Amino acid sequence: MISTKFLRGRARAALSIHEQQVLDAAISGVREVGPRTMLSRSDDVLQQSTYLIEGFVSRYMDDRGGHRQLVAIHVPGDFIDLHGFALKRLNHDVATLGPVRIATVPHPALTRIMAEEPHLARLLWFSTLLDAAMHREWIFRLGRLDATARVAHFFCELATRLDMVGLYEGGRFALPITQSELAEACGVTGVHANRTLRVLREQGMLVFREGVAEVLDLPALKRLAQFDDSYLYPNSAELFERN
Amino acid sequence: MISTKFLRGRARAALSIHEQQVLDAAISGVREVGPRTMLSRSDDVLQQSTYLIEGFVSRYMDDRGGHRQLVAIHVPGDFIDLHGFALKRLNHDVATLGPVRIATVPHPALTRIMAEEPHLARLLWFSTLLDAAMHREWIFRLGRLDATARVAHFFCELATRLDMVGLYEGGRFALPITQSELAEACGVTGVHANRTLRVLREQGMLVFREGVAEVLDLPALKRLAQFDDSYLYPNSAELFERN
DNA sequence: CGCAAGATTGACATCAATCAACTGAGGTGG
DNA sequence: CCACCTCAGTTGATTGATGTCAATCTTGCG
Repeated sequence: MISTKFLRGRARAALSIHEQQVLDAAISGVREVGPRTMLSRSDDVLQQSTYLIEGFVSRYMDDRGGHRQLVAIHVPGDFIDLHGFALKRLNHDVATLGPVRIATVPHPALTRIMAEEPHLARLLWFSTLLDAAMHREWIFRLGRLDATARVAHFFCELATRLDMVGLYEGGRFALPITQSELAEACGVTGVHANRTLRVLREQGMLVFREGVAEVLDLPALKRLAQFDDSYLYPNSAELFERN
Repeated sequence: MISTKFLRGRARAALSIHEQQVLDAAISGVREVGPRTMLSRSDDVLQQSTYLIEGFVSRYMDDRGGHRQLVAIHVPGDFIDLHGFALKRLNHDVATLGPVRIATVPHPALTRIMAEEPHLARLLWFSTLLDAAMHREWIFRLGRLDATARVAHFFCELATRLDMVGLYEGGRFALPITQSELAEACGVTGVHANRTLRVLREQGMLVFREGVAEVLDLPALKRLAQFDDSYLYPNSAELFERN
């Protein structure tokens, strides 16, 4: 079983044994990819989608001046570019952060699932809609929060998502990104991200050092970030009961 | 035929006559709703989705202080809350801008389409992924563009989308929003949106007055906004050929 | 040992928010 | 029929948050 983390903490229970097998059977191969490696480029034509087994992946867009904006960050259990199945071309780049292990799912296998497994298809659809819900939250974050709250919000989201897949333990989680990349996710400069982290550290909320985040006061962090995890749809399996 | 604008300018041609009929048959009713009316509220449990026949609808989130961030704006031909089919609860509010005409599609009808019309289901999925692609572009807009470019980008997007459904003519289109709402979409204050519109007007790019946008120099506007319409997937019917 | 990349800090510049005043159009009630 | 009110838009003055530029520090590694 490869895709054990898929929808874990969310709607995993809605997957029948058969559906889990179908999903795993759709995987044509598994491979390891090194850190800071591009997986696909804007406008590439995709023939397969990628499921993230282990590690972290970012999706981003560069502006004319070469400045980067992360538009999504992926954690184990995410289908990185399932949306590429219906869109075929994406308008952003995809690259690994740390080293990763990924599984490849050819698009024809997904077409078969659409035809033969409507309930599973709906769960796949759901998982792309989760991405969209996160996108909306990022819009809110960038549009309405100041720098400190943005960074706090970013870490709240990651802590919650990693907790769902069992990668948040003892108030800490690994996240192999630099302060500059954090800045690119939060729409601030690297310098300012640094100052912001200092504020969070001095207030006893969060320490982020060398790719490890240590959450010291999650309630305070959430309050500062106006963070409410419902957009991540924790424990939503009941939405997918068969009737 | 009610849903004639659905995917127009995009993948409309991929819809067979039969699928168009199925889609129309899924509609349980059509109604008119007045301006500034809430259609659904955050956390409501949805039993149906809404297709926008005529008029404009916004989706938004409010922060603790009551300040609003638009996360999407819908034009005729959009399925406003198709994502509500799989998500059931949305974490944002939905409200009309001007007066609208909408069609209601009960979720059981969509479940049937999932089971019986995989190709049509994939087109529905595609349309929710278009929304996600727009979300990503909004993230980019808010994270990397300054106020003037953000407003320019917003109008570029609307001009392109309205053109696809035949509502952009002679360089003008109607958009029943106030300057404050424009500001809420672009992550700036109302006062600053006003100054920004003045800049665009003085530079001969765009005039927005009384709910009508008049695009005077689209190439300049696009350049300023770093706008590339490929994320809106114009003329993509070939992605959905049956094989 | 010396270099490179990331992190940190200070000084200063700039963009946008805030506060406040005023205009004009439309609607309404006396 | 006009006085008044409200709402959207406009402008000016000032403040504040974040960007920019530049120097220094730390650490790991060849």
